Amino acid sequence: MAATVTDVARLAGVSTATVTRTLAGYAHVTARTRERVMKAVDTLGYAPNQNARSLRTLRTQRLIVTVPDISNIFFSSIILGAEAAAQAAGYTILLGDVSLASDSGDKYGQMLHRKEADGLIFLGHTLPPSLRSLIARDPLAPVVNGCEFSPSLGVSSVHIDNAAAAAEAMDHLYELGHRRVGVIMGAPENPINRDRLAGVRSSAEAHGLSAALRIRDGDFSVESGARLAQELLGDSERPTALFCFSDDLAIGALHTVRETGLSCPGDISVAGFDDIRVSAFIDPPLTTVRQPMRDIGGKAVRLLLDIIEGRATSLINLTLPHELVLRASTGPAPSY
Amino acid sequence: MAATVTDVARLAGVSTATVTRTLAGYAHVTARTRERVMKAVDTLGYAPNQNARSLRTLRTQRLIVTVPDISNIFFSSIILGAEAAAQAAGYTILLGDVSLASDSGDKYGQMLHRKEADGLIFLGHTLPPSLRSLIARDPLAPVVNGCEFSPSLGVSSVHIDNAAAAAEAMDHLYELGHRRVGVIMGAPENPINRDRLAGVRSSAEAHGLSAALRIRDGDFSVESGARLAQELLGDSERPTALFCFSDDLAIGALHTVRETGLSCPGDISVAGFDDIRVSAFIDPPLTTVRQPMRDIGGKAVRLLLDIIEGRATSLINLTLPHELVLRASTGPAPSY
DNA sequence: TTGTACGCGTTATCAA
DNA sequence: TTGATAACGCGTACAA
Repeated sequence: MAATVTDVARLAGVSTATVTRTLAGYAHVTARTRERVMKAVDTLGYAPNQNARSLRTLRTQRLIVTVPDISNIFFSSIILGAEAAAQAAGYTILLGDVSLASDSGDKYGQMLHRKEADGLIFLGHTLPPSLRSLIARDPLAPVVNGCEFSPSLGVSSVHIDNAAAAAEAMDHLYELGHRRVGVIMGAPENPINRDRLAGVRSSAEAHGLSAALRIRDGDFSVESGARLAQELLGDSERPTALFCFSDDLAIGALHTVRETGLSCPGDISVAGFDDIRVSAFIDPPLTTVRQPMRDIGGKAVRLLLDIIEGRATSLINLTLPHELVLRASTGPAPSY
Repeated sequence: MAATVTDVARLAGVSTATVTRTLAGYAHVTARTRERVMKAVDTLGYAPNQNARSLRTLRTQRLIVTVPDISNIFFSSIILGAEAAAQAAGYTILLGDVSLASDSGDKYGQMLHRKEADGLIFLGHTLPPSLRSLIARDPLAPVVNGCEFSPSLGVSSVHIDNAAAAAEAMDHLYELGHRRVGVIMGAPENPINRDRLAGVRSSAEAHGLSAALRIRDGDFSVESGARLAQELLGDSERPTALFCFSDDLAIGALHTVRETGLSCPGDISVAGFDDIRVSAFIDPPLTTVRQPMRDIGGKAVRLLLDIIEGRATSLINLTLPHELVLRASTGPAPSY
């Protein structure tokens, strides 16, 4: 059905080698032959079979990106950045959502072994199991992590300084006079949460307020934020500020604050994490830690391509800048 | 480096054909040989080269999904549904964001020609150009559309009844006593907007209020919603209700309502479209038209696989149910 | 500058 | 039930 090099060669009256050379561009071909070949390509609508090419060249021009939840805008923004960088370099992204029950554990690690892609980026902390040995064997294996930083993993990575960012947010709340601060985390087994929690604790300690911390964990969803805020606000010694480890959590928490008949920031201050697009537009506009999501995705791809295309000489752990964005959802602690 | 069938065959002391048969599963193989083969596979860590397989079988087990903006939660939710259905059927998704400047026009259509994937789903209205002729030639070409319905396109599709849904939302506003209604659309060249606008107009006409419609268009973003609401609320004859063609638009509009010193739903009612996850949690909770995003993605994949795997006999245009979800952002029109 | 011919790793056909 | 072998489409030595 579809035309092959042989068809093109026959129609142009040349050999298949000449066709390939013409299409490759860099080799020497007479203007006359080139023209004949291009014409044949045109009339036949020829497009090289990528599978045959990959089989031969050991290159696919594809990158796998695995993600805990594609419908989470934090991750989909990172993917947008990755997609842009990949497209610019002539690569395509194979998407993998790891949270789905049907993911048979190690599908995407296997795909790398099967040469379906030239490299893999995993967002979050779930390194595909079958890649462990690969990484152990080859420090410059084409695997990059986004969002987290686990030195022990032995892969290049792109992330912000989560501990420092969390500490900054807490400092801000303490400076506003808050003493009892509630912290709403994502899943505790997630290293990113541990990093942020470390930042929270160090700030609390620096202010001598460790004992006044109230910590809850769940997942990063709006629903979780609403529920955990309920627990915290039901306490007899209610916090006057909530620091949430995602903006979704914060939006859920704000909902609970209103439901409880309290006002933000009058009674309760709320701070988030990520600075997703709606955060500036909700009521009240959300104080939050901005992460450069698109940049994380773009840099991760760049790092991976450096490895794949042989430019990398060592592991790189890239820390991108974050920024505490002050908006109306945080204010002075209420005086009693 | 990586083991091949030949290696496995040699180690197991059988032919390559037997290895393939063993791994395929359905063919007849002695328990004894099977065991030997599996052991060899294990010790060598053998995984079939997918490129060689695709070259031979003309199957890639990959599906391309193109999307106007992956960081838009409406689309990423659809993709989540698509990913789930694809994984369940043993397929992987190749993601393509079409909005990026670097997308050289027809990359993803070409990929289908190059046999990089078995089929393509395009969300939105941008059918990859090079696929037009394919579709014209073969009515059952492996191409499916999500979200839109353009009968003239000649492809199977999954979508809601956008006109009916929009009409329902307008009916709701009119029943609350609103007369001057502002409509905030996405991009007017987008057919989905035209469908919804048709629904809006038919409802207005049915209520004899066509002349009182105020219509603005932009894109589907929060920022656009805020800006267009400003225009509408600045009018001397201000609308008492706003119907936005996405929840993001509505969130932007709500922001402007507050900024203007008006209250929702006291002074202005606001309705959205999509029912994204945060819509129930913002202030006030948003009245909106719920779309079954995950289902749209899942069904689109199912439709595509029916074509690819030869079960489809004709084009199918699937209309999924929508639902008008009433929340606190809409209320009776203010009385003067 | 162009052509010939081989091999990439797999699956499928045919014969044993 | 198993084995030998051809073919998928391409890129690239090597020869001309």
